[in-house]
Amino acid sequence: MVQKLSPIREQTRTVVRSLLARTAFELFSAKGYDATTVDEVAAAAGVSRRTLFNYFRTKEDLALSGLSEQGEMIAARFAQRPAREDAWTSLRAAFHVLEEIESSPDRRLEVVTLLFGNESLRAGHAEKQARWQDLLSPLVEQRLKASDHRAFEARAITATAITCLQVAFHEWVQLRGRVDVFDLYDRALRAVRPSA
Amino acid sequence: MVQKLSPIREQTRTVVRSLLARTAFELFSAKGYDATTVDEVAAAAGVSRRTLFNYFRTKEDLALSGLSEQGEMIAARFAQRPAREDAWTSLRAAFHVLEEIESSPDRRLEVVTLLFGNESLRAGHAEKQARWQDLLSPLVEQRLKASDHRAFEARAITATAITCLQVAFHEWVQLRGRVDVFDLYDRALRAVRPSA
DNA sequence: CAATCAGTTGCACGGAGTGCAGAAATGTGC
DNA sequence: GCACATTTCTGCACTCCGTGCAACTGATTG
Repeated sequence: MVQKLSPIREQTRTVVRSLLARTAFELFSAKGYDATTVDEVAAAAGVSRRTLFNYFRTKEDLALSGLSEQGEMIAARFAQRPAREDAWTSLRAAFHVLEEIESSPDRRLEVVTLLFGNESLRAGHAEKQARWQDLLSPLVEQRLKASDHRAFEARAITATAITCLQVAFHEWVQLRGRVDVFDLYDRALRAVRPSA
Repeated sequence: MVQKLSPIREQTRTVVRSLLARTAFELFSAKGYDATTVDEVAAAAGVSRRTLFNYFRTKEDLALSGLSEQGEMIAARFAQRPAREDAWTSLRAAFHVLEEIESSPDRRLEVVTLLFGNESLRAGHAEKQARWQDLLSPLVEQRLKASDHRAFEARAITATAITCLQVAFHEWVQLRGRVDVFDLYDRALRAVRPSA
């Protein structure tokens, strides 16, 4: 039963949600993810522990909720691309929304470093990005030539693109953001698909 | 301080370990992962809860420890391949050890279904397989032509191969094992690298 | 003002995981 | 066979995550 919320309720809800996510990030970033308890986050945000769990299913979600939204934004951007554009090209273009989300590059590096750096978060991080497949591969499927118009092939392509993006970000963190992450992405893809 | 164990100790240790993993799998498979408590596994194996945690770091490890070993076996097999063989070919051949591990195909399907089917396990599952990258990519790196002999490219290739394997297994579970998983793997790779 | 309704809170609970200290088992020298 | 050292097992108490429930708060509406 998903209740239709009044606009005002809905609005405050997203405000509180992002407040919580931001306070959480500050603490995680400062003290480390594992050393930060949910109670601390709740207290810092001036809300009860129980309420926090009303906004986020788990502590992990507190750190990773952003990834789900990013997935949706990427899918939305993909949908806007010209219908006859090559799937790989559209994917690359769609990934570019990531550059527009986090205000400064420094901030972006900080976020990604947290996600990659922490043992407990890595798994969830990888999985959330893997869920991008579910959003993107139906869209990719429509771009395939009729000759290989199959859901399975679309998923393989989508998964590979996402993986190359992950590899690129991984290296980007390693290099402390000193190179353009999309240059890395292109290098990764060229290594995998020399023809392209 | 990693203590050098006497051979006899070491041996009983691995025996107990695999006993625990097997009892755990039976219970997970029968009752579901989430509905099974660590205490139940310990009791069923005739060992105290505390001792179980001496053998496995987490409940998740109880279900996923096999994946780490598989990674090592794949790496070992890769190392045996002829030094001049193409990296993609060696990877495919190395993945084939997976066919040799689980006795029967039915059993294999059962295992993989558990890993893919459970929400709580999917993340860890994906991550453990992603760790295969760390084992394999140094080996892949040596196979690259000097012209693109770079660790980064090796990682991209390794990650892509593993991802295609995951996609193949995912579809394989969907189809309840009715097709050969390596046929799926080949289809996935062809979709990604039409040239090959 | 009273009734309602959503969101917040505290409380009690179960399960995962850990540190510690004592019991039990195992191995060694005599 | 016996005393001793060492490793392993175990129980206990504790923290933290996550959830169900019921009471509370504060707006909205009639």
